[in-house]
Amino acid sequence: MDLRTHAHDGDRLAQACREAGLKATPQRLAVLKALLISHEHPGPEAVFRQVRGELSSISLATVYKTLDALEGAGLVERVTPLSEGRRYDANRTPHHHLVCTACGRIEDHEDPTLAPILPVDLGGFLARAVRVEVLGSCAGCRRQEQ
Amino acid sequence: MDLRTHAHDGDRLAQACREAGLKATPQRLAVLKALLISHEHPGPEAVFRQVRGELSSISLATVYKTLDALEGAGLVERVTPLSEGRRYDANRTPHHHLVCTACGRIEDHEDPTLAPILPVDLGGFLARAVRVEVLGSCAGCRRQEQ
DNA sequence: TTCCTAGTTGAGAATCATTCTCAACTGCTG
DNA sequence: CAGCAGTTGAGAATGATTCTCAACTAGGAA
Repeated sequence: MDLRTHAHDGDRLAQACREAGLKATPQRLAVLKALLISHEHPGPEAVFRQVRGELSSISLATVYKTLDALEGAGLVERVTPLSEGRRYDANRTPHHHLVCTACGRIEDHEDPTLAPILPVDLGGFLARAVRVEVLGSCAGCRRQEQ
Repeated sequence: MDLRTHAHDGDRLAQACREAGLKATPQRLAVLKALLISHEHPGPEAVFRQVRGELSSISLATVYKTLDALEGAGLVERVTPLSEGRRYDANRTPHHHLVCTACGRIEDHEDPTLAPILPVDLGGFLARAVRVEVLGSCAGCRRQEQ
């Protein structure tokens, strides 16, 4: 079910929550609806301001918890990457990163076939650089998983 | 000059700093050397611990300032993306993001030709998902720049 | 329908990373 | 080798995120 292709009536959203094992509280429905309506990729603060319109008593902490819950349920996705905090790299050659979602290790991955010709115009947007993050399991973690 | 292909002697690193318009202080050389030696994509805290070995008096604030300076000079790169803070997205169809480095706006960009066949084995690393961020200027900001 | 319980909420405190402030210090240009 | 602009260190300040816990409520069971 792609929630975005339907009217955002409460029943449908509530059903999506329940199927994901979450109680369908008004706070959750409001946060989910705000994210479905917006095309701005809002952050927690922006969601909070938006949702306050219809649920003036909601707290910012609830928005954080709700976003975590919806993300955990796969109803919503973070735009920013999984790896926590800043990480630096002195390798200035073009390369991509393999991020292990189990242990957090970041490996460099050089693959010239992925390197596009830049800058390039993508329908009005002038692309200057491409950042690729490959999420998965590193060799060490795969061994442990077995 | 690719710093990584040479011995990390102080003179060479100092020269790189000066060419970038930065004074070659022992703190900067130590931070730069730590990043060049490490393959762990360390964060500020990890760099701090490493550098303390040879410069026990260095402060964490200096590490932050130094990382910013080195990044600004292009000697070092952040692994994590430019967009600040968390941003969420309820668009669950596979798509990439166009991040405008001028205004911070994030546009969705659907391009099925970029979607690789996943999961795939990349030399031991099991890739499950790919996250692509295209950095550049959005149409609005390009108009303003002219 | 009503009851019960596990899950959820709200408010404020707590935490943690990052930035700021400013006086003291030091590369480096002349 | 003198002077200054840039840099450092320590601690305070900021700001985002998480924690804590008592009160509340959705939704399954009776």
